[in-house]
Amino acid sequence: MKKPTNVGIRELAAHLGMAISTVSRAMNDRSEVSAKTRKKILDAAEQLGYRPNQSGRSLRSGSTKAIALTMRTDIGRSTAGETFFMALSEGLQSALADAGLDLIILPCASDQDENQFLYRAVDRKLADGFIISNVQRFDPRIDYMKKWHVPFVALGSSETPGDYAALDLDFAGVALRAVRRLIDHGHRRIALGLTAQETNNNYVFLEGFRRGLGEAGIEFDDALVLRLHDRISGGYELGSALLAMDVRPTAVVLIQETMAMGLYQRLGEAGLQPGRDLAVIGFRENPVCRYLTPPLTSFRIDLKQYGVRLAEMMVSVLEGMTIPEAQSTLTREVWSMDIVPGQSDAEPVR
Amino acid sequence: MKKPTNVGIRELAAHLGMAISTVSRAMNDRSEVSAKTRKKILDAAEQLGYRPNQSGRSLRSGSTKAIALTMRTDIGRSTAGETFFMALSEGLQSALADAGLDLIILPCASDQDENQFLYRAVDRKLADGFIISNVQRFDPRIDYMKKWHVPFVALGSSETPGDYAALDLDFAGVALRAVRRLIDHGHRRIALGLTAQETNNNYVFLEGFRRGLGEAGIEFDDALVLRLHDRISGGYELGSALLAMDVRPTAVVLIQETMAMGLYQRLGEAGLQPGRDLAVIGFRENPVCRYLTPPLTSFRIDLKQYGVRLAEMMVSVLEGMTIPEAQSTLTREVWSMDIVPGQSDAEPVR
DNA sequence: ATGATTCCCGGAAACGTTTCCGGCATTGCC
DNA sequence: GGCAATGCCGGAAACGTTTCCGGGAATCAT
Repeated sequence: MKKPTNVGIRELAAHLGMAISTVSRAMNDRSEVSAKTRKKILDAAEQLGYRPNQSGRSLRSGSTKAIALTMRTDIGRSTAGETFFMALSEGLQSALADAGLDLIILPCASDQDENQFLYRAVDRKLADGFIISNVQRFDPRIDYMKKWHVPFVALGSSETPGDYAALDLDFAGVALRAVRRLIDHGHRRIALGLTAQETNNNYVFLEGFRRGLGEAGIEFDDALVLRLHDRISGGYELGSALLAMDVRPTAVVLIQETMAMGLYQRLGEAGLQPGRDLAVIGFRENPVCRYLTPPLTSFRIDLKQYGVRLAEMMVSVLEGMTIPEAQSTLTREVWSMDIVPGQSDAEPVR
Repeated sequence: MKKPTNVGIRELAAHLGMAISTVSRAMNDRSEVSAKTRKKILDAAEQLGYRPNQSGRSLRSGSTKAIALTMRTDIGRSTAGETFFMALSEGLQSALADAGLDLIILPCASDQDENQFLYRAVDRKLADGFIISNVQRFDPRIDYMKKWHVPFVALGSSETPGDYAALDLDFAGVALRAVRRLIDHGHRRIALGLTAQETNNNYVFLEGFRRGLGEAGIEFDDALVLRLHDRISGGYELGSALLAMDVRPTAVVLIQETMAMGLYQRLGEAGLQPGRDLAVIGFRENPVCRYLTPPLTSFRIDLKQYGVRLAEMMVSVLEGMTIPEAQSTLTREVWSMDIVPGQSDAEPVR
C-alpha cells in the first residue's frame, strides 16, 4: 500500500461539486451555510477521511488553537514535579479541550536556557497562548511576552511589574499558618527549609515565615533558614545540618514536602523520631507523605481544579486580546490551601 | 505600544534589497548562497528580529520539525516518585534538539479516549513523528500509524505484529531475575503484584515470573497473582490481600515499585516488617524507595540515556521514511536493567 | 576567444486553508 | 408588483514560507 494522498479541502469540494469556501464554512460551523448543505459536507468529509491541515489553517487564520505549557524536566523531579504537572495537566487539558484548544507541554532539559527556550517557541508561533511555569522573582520572560503582546499566564507569582494574569499557590499563607500552628504547639525555635533556586516562591515563603515569627514576637534567626536541593537528598542534608546545630530547633517548616523523606531518614539514623523529637510541616500534600510514619502534616490543593482554573484564565486572556474592551481580566490570583493534619508536628519535648 | 507587526521574510528581503528566495536559503543554511551574503542576511535577520513562521514553513515543506510524545495524565500518578516522563524527557528533548527537532508532550486527560486523542493529533499533522507511550498488548494505534505511514516509535512493547520501532524495558528479564533471586534466598511461595490495566507489561512480567518459578520446579499458583491499582493505595490493598491468605507467601515481586510504600505501611500496621517477615522486590529504582526502611531491592535504569536512545530511534525512523533504502532501522529494542540490592528481600523466617 | 560549466541569485508558483467580496435567488414589506 | 433586505454560496485573494526554474556573471578548459 502506498502512502495515501491526504485528501485536502479541494478534493473534498470537487467531490461534492461545491466551492471550497463552502466546505470551509461547514467545517467551521459557521452560520452562512444551510443546515442540509452542512450535513452533506460533514458526511462526505467523514467518508473521505478529510481532516483540515493545521498548518494551512493556522497560516491563514494566524491561530494554532493550541496552548503551550513550559516545563523544566529537572525541577522537583524526585517526585513533586511530575505529580504536579501530571495532576495539573489532567484538569488543564480537559478544560482547554472544552474550549476547543489543544494543550502541548514543552519540556526544557537542564542543559538548555529556559528563557531562550520560551522565546524560540513564541517566535515560531507554536501556540496561541503560553503558560509559564517556574517563574522567577523577576522574570524576563514576562517582560518579553508583554513586549510582544503574546497571550500568557504566569504559573507562579513574581515581582515583575505590570498587568498580566498569574496564578499561584498561597506560599505566604501556608508558611504563616505553619508557623502559627507550631507556635501554638509551643515551639519557639523553628527552622525553615527552602530550595536552592532563586524562585519567587522561596522569597514569598520566607516572608510568610518571618511574619509568623514576628506575630509571636520571636526574633528571626537567619541561621535557621537552610537552602537545599529540591529533592529527597536535600531533606537528608537538611537533617544533618539541623543535627549539627549547637542549639537545635524543635521544629522545621519545609517548602517542599518531598524533602521530608530525606529528613525522616536522617532523623531515624540519629535515633530521633519525627513528630516527637522534631516537629515537621511540609508544603503540598503528596501521597508519599501520607505514607510516611508519622504522616506528614501538610497543605492540600486540588490540582485538577487548579488546572481547570488555569485553563479558564488562559482562555480569558486570549479573549481579552481579541475582544478589545475586556482588559480587566488580567488578574493575579492566589489559591489558599487547606491544612491536612498529620502526626509530624506535635508539641516539643523538653 | 502597539502590537509590533511581525517582520516576515518579505520585509526582510525588501530591507536587504534581495529576493525572498535568497533570504530563505540563507536561513536554512543551504549551499546555494554565498558566505558573505548569508552573513549579511543573518545579521539583518537578527537586527530586525525576524523569525521564520512555523506555520508557513511547515505548510510549504510538509514538515513541522517536531516530535510528539503522548502521555496519559492519570497513569502512574500519585505514585509519588514516578519520575518517568520527566527523567525521560530530559534526555529525549536534549537529543532531539541536537537533531534540530522540538519535543512536544501531548497530555491526555483521563476523560478522553487515548486512541482518538492520538489520531486527532496525527490527522492534524501536529508533528513529524510520534512516540506512543502506554502501549497495550494489542494496540490499535500501531495499526493506525502503519496504515497511514506516519513515523512513530512505540515506547513499550506489544504483540501487534508488523515492522516498527519499539523501545521497552526488560520486564520479563526483571521478573525472572527477581524470582531467581528470591528462590536463591530460599523462598518457595512467591506472590506477584501487577497493575489492573491491560497493558502488555503485565503480561510480559507475568511470563518472566512464571518462567522463574518453572526453572525451580515450583508450581505456579494463580491465586498468588494480584492485580492492583497503580498507586500507593494499591500496595496497601496488596498487603491486606496477602495477610488474608490462608497460607501466606514469604515473598512478593512488584511490577510497580511505588506499591511498596503502601505495602510497607500495611505490613507495619500488622506488626510485620518488610524484608524480615515478607521479602519484597520492586521494579524500577526510584528515589522514594531508597528511603524506605528497609531500602527496597529494585532494578536500575538510566532514564536519561533511555530518552536519548528513544530520540535516536525516532530520528532513524524519520530518515527511513525519507531515504527509501534504509528500511532496516525498524528495530524492537529491550533494555535490560541492573539490580540495586536493598534490604527488603532477605531469607524467609520459618 | 569561444563554448561549456559552475556559482549565485531573482521570479514565481505552489502548500491548504480562511475570509473578503460580490452575486444570484428567495423572502418580506408596503 | 416593485424594491429592499436577507440567506447561501462561488470566486479569488491572501497568509509566510520553500522550492523549482531559469538566467546572468564568473570561472575554466580548449
